[in-house]
Amino acid sequence: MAQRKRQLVAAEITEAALQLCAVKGFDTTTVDEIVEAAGISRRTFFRYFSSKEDVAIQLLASLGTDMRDELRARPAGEPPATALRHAVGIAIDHCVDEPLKSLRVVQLILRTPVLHARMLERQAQWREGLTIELAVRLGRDPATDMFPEMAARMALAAFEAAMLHWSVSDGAADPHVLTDRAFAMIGPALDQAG
Amino acid sequence: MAQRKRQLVAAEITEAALQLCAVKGFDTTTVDEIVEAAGISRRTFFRYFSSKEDVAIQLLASLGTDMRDELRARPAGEPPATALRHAVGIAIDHCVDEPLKSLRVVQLILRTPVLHARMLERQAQWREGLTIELAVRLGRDPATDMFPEMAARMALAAFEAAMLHWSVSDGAADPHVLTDRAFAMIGPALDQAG
DNA sequence: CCGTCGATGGCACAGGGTGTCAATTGCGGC
DNA sequence: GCCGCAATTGACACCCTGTGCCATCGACGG
Repeated sequence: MAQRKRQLVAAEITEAALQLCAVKGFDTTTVDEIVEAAGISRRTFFRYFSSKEDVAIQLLASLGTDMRDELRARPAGEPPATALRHAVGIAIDHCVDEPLKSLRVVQLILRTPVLHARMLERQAQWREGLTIELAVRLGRDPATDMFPEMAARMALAAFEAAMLHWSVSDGAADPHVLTDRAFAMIGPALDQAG
Repeated sequence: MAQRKRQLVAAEITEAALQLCAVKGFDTTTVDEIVEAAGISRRTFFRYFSSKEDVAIQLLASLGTDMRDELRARPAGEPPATALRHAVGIAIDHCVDEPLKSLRVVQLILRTPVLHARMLERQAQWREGLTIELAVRLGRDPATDMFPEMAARMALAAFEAAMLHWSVSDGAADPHVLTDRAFAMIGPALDQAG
């Protein structure tokens, strides 16, 4: 019950923030403007989000664990390229399910350097998760064997490339098609034994 | 003459900042502490560096253009994997030439999230440069053909992986050997026609 | 000796983020 | 209905980053 209210307030803050950022841009939008639009106090804002950037970044919060969980759920015998394609597909599905919301956030992040930086930092955490999961699947030691890490890096590179092209196409391109095209380029490296 | 003095002052600020960050960590080191150690005023600090993070990031400033220039200088007929390996090698050379300074900076950046994020953002700019250069070499259009972009992403992924492992090895591992190992993983994807 | 120009320092201010404390709200027990 | 308890909120003070503005100082040429 308290949890529900908390999510509701967070959603209101997020909506107000995205609305303002879409009009004024992220950097010129102040926290004071956001809290006024959301009808809360400045102090409360920072109880819901650890920083102004956090409002945008939080929207991608579950993607990392979702991708990792999907990778873990894939059949054990599946080749890395296929398993990683499905894992990344989970994140892509979010864009397909809610294209308007997703596109708005992705474009805001990609055209705001500080948000882009934070997203890349978060992606590095996703990579760690995928690396470990992949190492377990393949029975390799990620400390001495670079293949799980490099495979995770390549998969996320494909993901990011697909997101970028989807963003510049203004949502016109099919995210899954873009992802397939990107994965076609890294496939030969993922299927090798390493 | 004014240029020389400027570089000298910048070097002093950098040295003071790195010294303090090594002891106290980046986040808990304030600009006031740095300027006091460097013997300058707070205002002057921000005339030399646009932000506190800039002191650390600026040390990687030339890597992007250096890699791009090296890629441009490689023979036209050279396969992408070889050309990119040499381009990244330019950056690696800096680590080999001055291992103590480089390792200190790399470790500081990698263990400070906000600096890591800024470096990744800067890496994205390097990628754009490499992508364009690669597209020219291969006679492909990067807007419709993802291969140049994906190749640049993979090369930088290998670079980052090598830097990471070099950092955790505390400089014990040979950066070029690590880079070779990482490039061995992406080679099959770079040598294909796309 | 004087005027100019660039570098510097000091100051005030906006904005992000945090600690602290009082007021409010909501809820269960009596 | 009333009381006490806990959680949430709001308000204030504060630190830190970053910027605009202006006074100052020093070098250099006229």
